[in-house]
Amino acid sequence: MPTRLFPEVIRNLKLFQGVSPDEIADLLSESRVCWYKRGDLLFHQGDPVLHFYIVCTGTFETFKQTPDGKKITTDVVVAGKTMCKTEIFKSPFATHQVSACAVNDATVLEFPYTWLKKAVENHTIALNILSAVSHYAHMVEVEAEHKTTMSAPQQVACFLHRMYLLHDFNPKGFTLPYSKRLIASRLGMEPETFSRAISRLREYGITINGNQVIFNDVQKVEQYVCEHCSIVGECSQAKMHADLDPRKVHTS
Amino acid sequence: MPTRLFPEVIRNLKLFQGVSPDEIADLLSESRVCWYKRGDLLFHQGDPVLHFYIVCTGTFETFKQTPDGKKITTDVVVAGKTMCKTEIFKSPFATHQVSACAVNDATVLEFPYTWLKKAVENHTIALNILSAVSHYAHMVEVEAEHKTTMSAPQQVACFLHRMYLLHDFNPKGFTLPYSKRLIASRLGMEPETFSRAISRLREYGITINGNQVIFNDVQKVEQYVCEHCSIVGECSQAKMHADLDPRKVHTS
DNA sequence: CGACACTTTGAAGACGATCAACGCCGGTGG
DNA sequence: CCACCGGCGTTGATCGTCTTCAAAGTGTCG
Repeated sequence: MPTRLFPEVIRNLKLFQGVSPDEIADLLSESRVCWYKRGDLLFHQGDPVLHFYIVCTGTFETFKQTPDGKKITTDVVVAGKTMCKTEIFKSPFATHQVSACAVNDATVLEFPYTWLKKAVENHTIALNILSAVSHYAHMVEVEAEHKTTMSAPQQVACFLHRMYLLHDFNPKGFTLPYSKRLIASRLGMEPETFSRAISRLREYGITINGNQVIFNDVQKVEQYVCEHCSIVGECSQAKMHADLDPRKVHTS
Repeated sequence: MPTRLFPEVIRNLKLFQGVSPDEIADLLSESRVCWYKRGDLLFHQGDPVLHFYIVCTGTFETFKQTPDGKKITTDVVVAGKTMCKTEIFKSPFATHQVSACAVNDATVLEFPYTWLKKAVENHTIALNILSAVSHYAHMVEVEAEHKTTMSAPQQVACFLHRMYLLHDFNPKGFTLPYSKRLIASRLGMEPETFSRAISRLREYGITINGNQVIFNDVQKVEQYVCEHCSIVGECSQAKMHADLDPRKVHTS
């Protein structure tokens, strides 16, 4: 019975917000909890999509390999986040477009793809899933935008700032939760570029020594980041843009 | 009564697939149809998000302006597609992150944001919306990936190929449905880069003269494009990747 | 201890952005 | 009817940034 194992984790999952304990228990009845060790593959690129996953503890990396053998990290999934939310809706005919690999030892809640139809019958769950997927879509949109508008140092600063908000880190000093290589890959840049980027971040009040990150001046960082960033609900000053005059733009 | 105006368009909307005419009529009762002329703004960046939109005829461009006054096209929305699907779930507290401008004269089905809660109570609609949002998220994911892995000519070829599939164009010659400038902006590149890219596409069996596009050899184009592309359901040979061996990848 | 991956730095190269100039077309107004 | 204007599209030259290749130091794990 999964609820025994992670009662507090599961209760706090965004997906189950506003849902009564009885309903949660019912929704969990079809699920199972699985353990994975660092380096284990949750699924392969090319496998049929059979499950919907919620990461309870640990971290996963989803990646894709290009025909020429290169690896592209598409996402880093931390505890509380879901996987396959964009692929599961094509089941049972879809195949995984990415592979998922445990970065740390991890535990995962797994639901069969058939569970979804049932879950959607609960309107609160339906809205929660929709909210999660749309939030994810929006994040991907913004990051795609960043790739075309921001320099490497700016992207790194933006990523560190979001990491700081997401994990509620202490700005006066926190440890990177995973390797620089993974972050670089996640941001779509080479490790060398990432390395050079962080050495240029001192000008913006960010010091990085090994895995230790210090925001010397959080406000300065936020100013720098938010001028170019607008992930609502993740970027605290996004609302600053609300009163920009949109009429300045040249429409085509 | 909107159903009078576009019965065939509405019946064919993916959002309403599998839903009975009575239910559709009920869902449409809260909606209204609006007309827009070329250049009209549907909403402004910064406005509160109050509606969910389905484009019935015509085309819209969603774009964002950066603090330094540049314009970024985030999406081109053709008939049958929806708008605000990633923003509406934060209503009524969210503001539009983009502006929407009619590229052609257009008609739009508009739903108040409160409609969503009601619509989700219909499980088929809930799954259809989820499917639409997740499909959109996947497309954004893939395009973000392309930005880091493909050259400008490759991206253009991929875009033209998807356009050809989406609009069911004749490969032996079709007309670009909107300006090159808009396509370039949509792909996150400068008009100059786009122009240089299309002149290099002859090597891959694509000829472009003015607004006329010819795929001299569709198979060659698909080979070229699909080696780097995997938008399931839009790229016909995506399944080719299903039997790639994922174990070749170096996991971190 | 040795192998291996990670990280950093340097130097060279490729690619796209930028600036500038020009031809083209559609619309406006005289 | 024509002159003018503005936006579009193309081409050339230059510049900045990221990637690539190479090398060396560091740390970890077996």
